[in-house]
Amino acid sequence: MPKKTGMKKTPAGGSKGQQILQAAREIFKEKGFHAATTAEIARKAGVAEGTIFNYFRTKKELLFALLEPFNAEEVGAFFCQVAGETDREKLHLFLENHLLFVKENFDLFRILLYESQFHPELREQFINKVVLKTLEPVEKHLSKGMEEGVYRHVDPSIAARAFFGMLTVFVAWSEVLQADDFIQFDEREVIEEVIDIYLRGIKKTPFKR
Amino acid sequence: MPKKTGMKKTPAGGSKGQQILQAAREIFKEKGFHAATTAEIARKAGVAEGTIFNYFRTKKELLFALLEPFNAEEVGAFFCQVAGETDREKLHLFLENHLLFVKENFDLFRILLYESQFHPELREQFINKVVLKTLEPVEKHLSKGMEEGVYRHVDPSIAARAFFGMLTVFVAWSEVLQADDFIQFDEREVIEEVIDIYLRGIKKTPFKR
Amino acid sequence: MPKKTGMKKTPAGGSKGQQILQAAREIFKEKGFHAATTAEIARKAGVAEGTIFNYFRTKKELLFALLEPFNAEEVGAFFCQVAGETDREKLHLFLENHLLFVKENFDLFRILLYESQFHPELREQFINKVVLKTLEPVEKHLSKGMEEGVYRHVDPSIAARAFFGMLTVFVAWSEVLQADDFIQFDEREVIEEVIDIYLRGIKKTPFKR
Amino acid sequence: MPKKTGMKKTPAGGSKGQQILQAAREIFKEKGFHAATTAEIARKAGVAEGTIFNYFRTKKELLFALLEPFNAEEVGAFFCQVAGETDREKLHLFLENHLLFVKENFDLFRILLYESQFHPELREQFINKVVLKTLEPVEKHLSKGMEEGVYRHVDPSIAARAFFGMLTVFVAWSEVLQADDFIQFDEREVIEEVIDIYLRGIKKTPFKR
DNA sequence: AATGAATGAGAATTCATTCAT
DNA sequence: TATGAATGAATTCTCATTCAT
Repeated sequence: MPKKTGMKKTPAGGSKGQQILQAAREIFKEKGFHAATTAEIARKAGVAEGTIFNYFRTKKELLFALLEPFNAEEVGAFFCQVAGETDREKLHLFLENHLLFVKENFDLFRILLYESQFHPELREQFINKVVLKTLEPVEKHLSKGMEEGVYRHVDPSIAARAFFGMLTVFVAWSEVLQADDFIQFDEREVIEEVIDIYLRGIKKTPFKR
Repeated sequence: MPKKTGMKKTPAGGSKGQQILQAAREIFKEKGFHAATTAEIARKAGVAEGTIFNYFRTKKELLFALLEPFNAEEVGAFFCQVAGETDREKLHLFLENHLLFVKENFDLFRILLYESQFHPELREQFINKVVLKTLEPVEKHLSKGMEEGVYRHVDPSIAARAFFGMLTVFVAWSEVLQADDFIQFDEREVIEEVIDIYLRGIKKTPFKR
Repeated sequence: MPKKTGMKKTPAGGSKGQQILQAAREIFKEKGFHAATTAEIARKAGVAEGTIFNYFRTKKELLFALLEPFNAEEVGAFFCQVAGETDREKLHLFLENHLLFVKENFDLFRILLYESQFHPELREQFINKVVLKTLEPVEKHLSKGMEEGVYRHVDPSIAARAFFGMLTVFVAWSEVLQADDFIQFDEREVIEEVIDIYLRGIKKTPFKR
Repeated sequence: MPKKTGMKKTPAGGSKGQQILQAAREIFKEKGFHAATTAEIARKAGVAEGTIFNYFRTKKELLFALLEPFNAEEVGAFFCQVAGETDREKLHLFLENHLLFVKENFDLFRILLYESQFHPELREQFINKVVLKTLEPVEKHLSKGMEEGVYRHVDPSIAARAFFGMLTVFVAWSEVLQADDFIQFDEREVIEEVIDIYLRGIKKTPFKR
């Protein structure tokens, strides 16, 4: 009786382990980690409750396993595809990619962010695998821009975070606060506005479009 | 440094109800809402477990009661104290107040934000009592600035959110991610940088300090 | 601080003790003994919860006190008022009185009967104070009738119980089963029919009206 | 003496669900529904407390499940087996069956009757599954007897209830009041007497044995 | 006498986890 | 491997009862 084969194998999308992982993600999203029951996850995954524990030692381990997909390379690669010509185009692509990425995984991020409060290992992984990998290309872009004299001299760590913060606040608005019924923002418009403000804010010369 | 900013009365700090509320806040912060047990709250509050339910019908109600201190007026007032001369000074005050306010209540916000996902009433109250009240003065400031021709024409709803997003991201960095051991930011420096970028971003004329 | 003055005194209808007793009876009727809470009884009685325990040591004692009104004499007297001329008239009066008495106190009887299962003292009191006192006059009537040669020779204990059983079943139908929406019986008709059957059943000579 | 009269399957007498049901019945009988604890039921059933809730969602459902054995058909069938020759024999069989049936299930009936006060669904089921099914054959017997000119014209609904009332009162005497130490009745004698009175009471012609 | 805040021993119910099949 | 019945510790909430005022 092989005890927990680990959580990484069973890469095939249809394998039991993947089914469970997928189901867990959905239930976690719906109910939160604590309120999600293994019974419900099993039901959604189409497996017996006991089967979950053949793949994951504990419910907590199941949560951690959800971080696995975020491999350093992938997240990095995702953000390096930005190949715009102008700075504006580049930041545009950063933001669009960021938005896409965050929206795609927001259910997960929310849970992981919340639970990482109680599980330091989770926190560290999340920072390394997701957050830093996201910031990195923008920080590099800014540094390069400053070297080239295009951007004012700012702290790239600060500026990069501020950049993402400007957009993330809108994701939080609709995803966390679900406040779209208060004001609904047009994604395109928000991106334009944010980039406008931001670029004017860091460009060296008086901003001209 | 004003203590208990934005908080209500606490008429008799030692009253049982207040003790319970305070204990709940601490335990919630430590464990999260679900993982916090009424037994532990009672222990910390120094009352019997049953006593909790003399003051709050359910554990959930105890959570909701934590929102009460955030009265619309008070939160509003808090942000209207900004009486700087220049725009820079005004935004400075906004940000400093915001930072103070958020940091003071971050433990609460985190819980309320997370739980509001599962309790719509909570969500709505939080948005109305805290979020909108925070945004309002900045939106007004921006609108006025645009009218007066100081600021470019931007959507104040977007710009105000972007403004707070630029800073909030740093609060999240240290409070949610607890990532100060990765990079530790200097609060003063961050505020300066953020305002610099932001003001240049929205000022009409080429930015001059 | 006078400890429980007992439950008998305070005879005045408006006294605290009586208010409590009355409230208890109503709540017990509504919810049953176990589901009734002292808090609710206190509220209905218009007294503080603690006050109940100045009059009755325990909730159980409060239940027992409800039996007090049924004094041997009263119940006896109630059934001795039957002063009909003919046997038919006499039984008629017995039944009418019985019905009146049972209906008036059914809420109490139901509770006492049920709870007497778990409290032998209650059971004994109930039998002596209510049941036997009710049967007695009919048993006597039957015995006399047999002596006088009007009735066949039957066991008066059995016949008296059978007599009340014939009617009580209808009270149970509407009060316990609340089955009036299945069939609704006319009280007058039932009494007539029951007496008809019963008198024919015990009269010595072939029955003639 | 047929065992489990009117009871359903019990497919595997030892199955956990049946054990629990049986234990519940016993504890309910002993303590009443409210005072019975799931802990005690579990102990008596020889299962863990949680196991109860794998079989019955709530304690209340456990109560309801006790009604299931009383299938309309079976209860009906039970009372249709009366195949006596004379009317006296038939009523005799009715009563004997009734007595057997009631005594066998009295513990249950008492609880169900009491609790049906607070649970309308229970009440309705009890009336339909047990009470009406019990009355029906006697009502039919009476109707037929009237048609055939054997019985006087009486309301069969009333007469049938009165009939069972005459006997049920004795069951109540020993089972509810547990008053056998006051007077102990001989079952055989009671039945004879009751039938005697009843038949004389409804027969058309002056009664002759 | 009257109060009602405080108590804390239970009660029903949930659920992650185990393990025999 | 997969199962799912069984477990029982843990949890929220109730309520009769006490007692200081």
